[in-house]
Amino acid sequence: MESKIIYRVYTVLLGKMGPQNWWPAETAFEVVVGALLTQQTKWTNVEKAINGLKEHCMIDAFSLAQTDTDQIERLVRCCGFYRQKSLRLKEIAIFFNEHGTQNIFSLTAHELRQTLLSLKGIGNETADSIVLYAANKPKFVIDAYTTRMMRCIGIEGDYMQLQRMFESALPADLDIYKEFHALIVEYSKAYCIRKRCDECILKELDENGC
DNA sequence: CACCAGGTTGACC
DNA sequence: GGTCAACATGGT
Repeated sequence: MESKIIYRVYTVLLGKMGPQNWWPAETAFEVVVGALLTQQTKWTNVEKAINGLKEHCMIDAFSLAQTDTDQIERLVRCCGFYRQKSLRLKEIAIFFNEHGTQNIFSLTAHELRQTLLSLKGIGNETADSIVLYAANKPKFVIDAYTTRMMRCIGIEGDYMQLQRMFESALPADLDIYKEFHALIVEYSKAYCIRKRCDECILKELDENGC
């Protein structure tokens, strides 16, 4: 059963890296913005964009919803795909503004996920990141690092299959979901050179007697 | 200079 | 129902 291995990976990574305390943000909507901007982009670029948005007081749904897209473009340019992202960011802001950020975040995890998925620019990973880190509801986030690391230890599947495996393997605990996803990302960035996990995570597991 | 980054979408088999 | 180019800047 893969459950035992998955939980083992969590304890090993936590032991090695310590708590990561994700997601850095002052408000829930800032997590939404960050989740969209970080797609296929390094977080350092996202930080610059978010700082710029903050300086222009555009980090809340109400303000962002009424900002011209070409002004948003200038601020999110450093994140790449800036024409798409500025357009999508504004549409998302309009949606949050119309329906009320509080109302949206008080939906159940499943309802929120489905609602987010109906918006352009929000797919599985971005939706789950928002559910977990902005709405604080337990939904496990799968990303490219997770898929890669699991493949390296013989656990394969598409997004929804992997998510089910993780959610079955772990207690439905907010902090564990948050930490584990963060640990996989940070560990992969630090040790898995050029998309290769087989020489890192397997070694960690081996050294820990797994 | 080639390659990659905390993906998503729409077009085309 | 799966595959794949397009989207674009910034860092190694």
